[in-house]
Amino acid sequence: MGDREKKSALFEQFARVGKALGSGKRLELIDLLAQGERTVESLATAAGLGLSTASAHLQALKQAGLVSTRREGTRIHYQLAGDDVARLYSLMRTVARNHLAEVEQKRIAYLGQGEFDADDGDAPQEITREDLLARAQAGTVTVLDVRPRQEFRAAHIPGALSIPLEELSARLGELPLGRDIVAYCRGAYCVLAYEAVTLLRQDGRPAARLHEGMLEWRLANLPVSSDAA
Amino acid sequence: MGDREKKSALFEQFARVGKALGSGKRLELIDLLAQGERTVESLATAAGLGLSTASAHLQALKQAGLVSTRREGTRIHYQLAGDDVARLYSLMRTVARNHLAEVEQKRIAYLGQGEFDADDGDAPQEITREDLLARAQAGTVTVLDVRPRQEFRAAHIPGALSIPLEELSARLGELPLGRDIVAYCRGAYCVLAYEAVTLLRQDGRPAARLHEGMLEWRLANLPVSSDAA
DNA sequence: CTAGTAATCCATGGTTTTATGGAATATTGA
DNA sequence: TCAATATTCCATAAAACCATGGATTACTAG
Repeated sequence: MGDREKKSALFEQFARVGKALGSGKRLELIDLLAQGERTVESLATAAGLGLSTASAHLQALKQAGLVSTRREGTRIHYQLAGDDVARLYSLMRTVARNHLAEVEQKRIAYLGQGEFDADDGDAPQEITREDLLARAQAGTVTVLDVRPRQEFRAAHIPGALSIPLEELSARLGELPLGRDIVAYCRGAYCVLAYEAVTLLRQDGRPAARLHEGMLEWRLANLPVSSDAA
Repeated sequence: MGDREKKSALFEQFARVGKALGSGKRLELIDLLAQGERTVESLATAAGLGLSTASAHLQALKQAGLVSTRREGTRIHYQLAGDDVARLYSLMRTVARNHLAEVEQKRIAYLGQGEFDADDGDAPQEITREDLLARAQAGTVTVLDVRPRQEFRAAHIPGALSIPLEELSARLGELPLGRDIVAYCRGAYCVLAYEAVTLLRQDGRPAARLHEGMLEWRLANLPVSSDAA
């Protein structure tokens, strides 16, 4: 085998990672896995995929080394193979956003105007990680995690209150009055916190979103708690 | 269009970047472009591709926003769309290496034992960026760039001497005696510096490789010079 | 050891990539 | 305007990928 073929063989290996990242469905799975491990069925449901389809995609990710598995009785839990994978995923989204106009367009279609919302004279819609950390440590803000309970359990901002978005309107009473509320969810392209803030403001609460979400919080090495299983 | 479809549409956009990275040939092109802009023909030759094939791959990269073009007379120069792309490419290789055993295997097949070389009691084969920077600034080492001239011109380590590998054996005399020589080339998986060190040592010169290469040097924000065109 | 659950395997048909070579296009220099 | 050069476009055929549903495997609880 000549040098040229050896080089190609090496680069073909790198490409396995790219191929694995080259499917929207698989990226949705990675997005979920970035919040913590999950079973195949749970992933299939959450991503809106058939079971066989989800299984096949997960195995493609495994072949590419991006996820690993853990068996527990009859269930198999998938998880990201490492923090480097989460970082790669995050950077890939950043690159896409930097260079593809369609990303911004689809983002707005999905999330609404978002960061540059019509501020209507209201308080800002979004606060930075640094601000939130400072205000959380000072105890001057209620941090609200609106992700599904399972994801909260796996990792959350210390001191955060867990109210999954589905339950929020019924549980508004649990939120202390007279304090700003900062809601967060999975990451930069997660819709949950957007909807939570809308709902809270409709109820007259002073609410804002954390910039991005748990994924980026974790990658910034900020403190994280988890409930032991 | 429901929320589910909107989300899929967004993630499908992210996937465009992944798809573009999902081909060994395209990664070889990115690897070359990470050294500086090049024309289609030059890329095709360097990557061992047919002209039409190279052009098609480059356009795929352009569609994914990873490269941009600049026309100069009858030629078109391709270049990476930004430093974030180089960073993504570099991280992707790291992730692949971290999680795919085959990468290490093919790397060794292509480059030789490499970092963990049999040291035969000789001086170490490889030095870090920090060490090189310090020794270069102190002037106690000859820094040797063995990439093609064009790439040297686009960006090189300040003070480095340019001797493309092809010319090295004929130009050994230009290297000052009595000083350590540190050779470098494109990046972590570039073969040129490996071969240069072998050649230099056969000639009895005290030579080592820079850890990784220009790509990683640049991404570490270390100083870079370029020859004005 | 049998029934039931979770996940994977497998065959299928439909879509998308890929390499290639020749035709078409754009630009420059004569 | 014409010829030469660099690149892209296009048609084609081979290969790879994808979703799907039914069969199969792996494990657990009884």
